[in-house]
Amino acid sequence: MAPRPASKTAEPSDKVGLICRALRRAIIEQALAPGAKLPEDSLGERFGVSRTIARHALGQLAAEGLVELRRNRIAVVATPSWQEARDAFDIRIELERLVVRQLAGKLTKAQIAELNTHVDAEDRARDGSDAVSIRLATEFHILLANMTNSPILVRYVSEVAYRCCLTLSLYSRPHSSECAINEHRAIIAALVKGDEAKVMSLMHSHLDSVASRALVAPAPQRGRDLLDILAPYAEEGEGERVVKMPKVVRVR
Amino acid sequence: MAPRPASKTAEPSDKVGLICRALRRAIIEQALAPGAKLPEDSLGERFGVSRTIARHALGQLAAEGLVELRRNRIAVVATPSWQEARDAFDIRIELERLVVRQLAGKLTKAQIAELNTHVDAEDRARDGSDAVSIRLATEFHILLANMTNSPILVRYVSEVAYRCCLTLSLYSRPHSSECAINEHRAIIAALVKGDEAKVMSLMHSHLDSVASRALVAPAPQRGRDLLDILAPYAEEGEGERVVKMPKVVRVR
DNA sequence: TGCGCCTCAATTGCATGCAGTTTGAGGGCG
DNA sequence: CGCCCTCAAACTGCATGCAATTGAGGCGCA
Repeated sequence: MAPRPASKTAEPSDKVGLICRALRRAIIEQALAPGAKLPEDSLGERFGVSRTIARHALGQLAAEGLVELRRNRIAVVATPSWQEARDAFDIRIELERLVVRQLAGKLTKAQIAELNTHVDAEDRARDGSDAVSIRLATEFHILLANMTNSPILVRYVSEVAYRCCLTLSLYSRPHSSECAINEHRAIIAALVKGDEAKVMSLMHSHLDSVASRALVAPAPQRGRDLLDILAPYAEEGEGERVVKMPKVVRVR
Repeated sequence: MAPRPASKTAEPSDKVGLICRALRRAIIEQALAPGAKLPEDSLGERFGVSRTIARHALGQLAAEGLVELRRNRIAVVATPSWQEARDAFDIRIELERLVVRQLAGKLTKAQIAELNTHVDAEDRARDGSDAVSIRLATEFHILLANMTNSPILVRYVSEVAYRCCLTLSLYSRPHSSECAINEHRAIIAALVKGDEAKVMSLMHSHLDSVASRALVAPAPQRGRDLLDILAPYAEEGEGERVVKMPKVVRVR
């Protein structure tokens, strides 16, 4: 059985699927930052399809939460709030505990090899760009989910992992992936050993540490509302609230 | 005003959203059985929109796993395998444990009243059709999820609950909902009391019992004409009155 | 009668066109 | 000098048209 994701339900056509995959990748590698605009025409032109198809792809990505669609407005890469990021990680923890619970002691030799190969790749990518490290780290988790042979679980884990990726690019500082890689190795070891409780707790703490490293504080960042950013400054001024800002300076 | 779910990302347009909601409802009330065909034209005519919109709606539902889309083939209501049903319930259990964990002891008076009102409605519907009971039971869980104020959790719980509904119509015998209603009341009580562990275990066993009741022989469903089935669902909103009754859609 | 090929209506895949809405840039006015 | 108003360009919402694919019934042939 080739480990074909081949989500039976997700991508109706190949062209739409192609665009979805490309955009997903661009988003999780932060080539497209949260808030980036995604006009249908430009997408269509870039991928050599009509607006109809680009539109459909955006619809799918919106259903996954990677893109925000508002009526009559240009689609943008989603900008999850800090709270949403926290929620996503909470959900992710539960889902991935389920993954490793199902997998503990049940991996084939081939699967173990595949996992090790992947972590090796993560290792090699450590000197490369952060974007690639983050993508590989995420793909490790998706690889695990795939091994459960549960399409539903695969879909949810993938989605929520992508969303978490998104939040990393918003709220995280430069990624130090060493520990993550070691934790991945530890998880593989525990899976092979078949220690269900151990691997679930490993996965829990792994994700928890990633989350807490990433979501330390609602960092003032590009994409946040200007008025929020200025709130602390406004308090100091003579009690008068900021009545009106002259033309909002568009951040990018 | 009304506490509308208003999923920010899911339904790009209102027309698409309308069709999605109508079809979702038709599916979980088993007016559309698994395997029922959903040709774009027929949907478009029934709802007074073009194929483009119907197509988009089908795409969304496919992303939710309620509909199966295969290239160049008529879309059909999803027919989850028994294993997929089991997986869906496993995921659902974890997600809903998360819901009640977040909610335990944190419900406002208004929310408690809302839950009680809903369960009362379930009670009253006990004599009505099974379809309505099942829908109400599902909506109880979605109502709970909504109270977490976590859009992501709401979306996942809703999706997976709908999927479970689907499987019930495939593998379950006539629903005896009394116990479910009592279990709902017990969950509310534990939530109010704030006993986190208790409510999590209650939710677990509640869903587990629903799931294990769903291990019966598959029920062969005879299909009616799609346009007739959808007639009552098309009324919501200002749908065009399309009087034309085109060819009969034969449902397998 | 039974089996396989062939044809055609039904249906999807996709592009394009038109109408309505939003954006944002420039000019006039206080 | 800054604010508001206006208007055009940009963009989305949606319908329609044409080509490609499917699969189901009909026909011929053994």
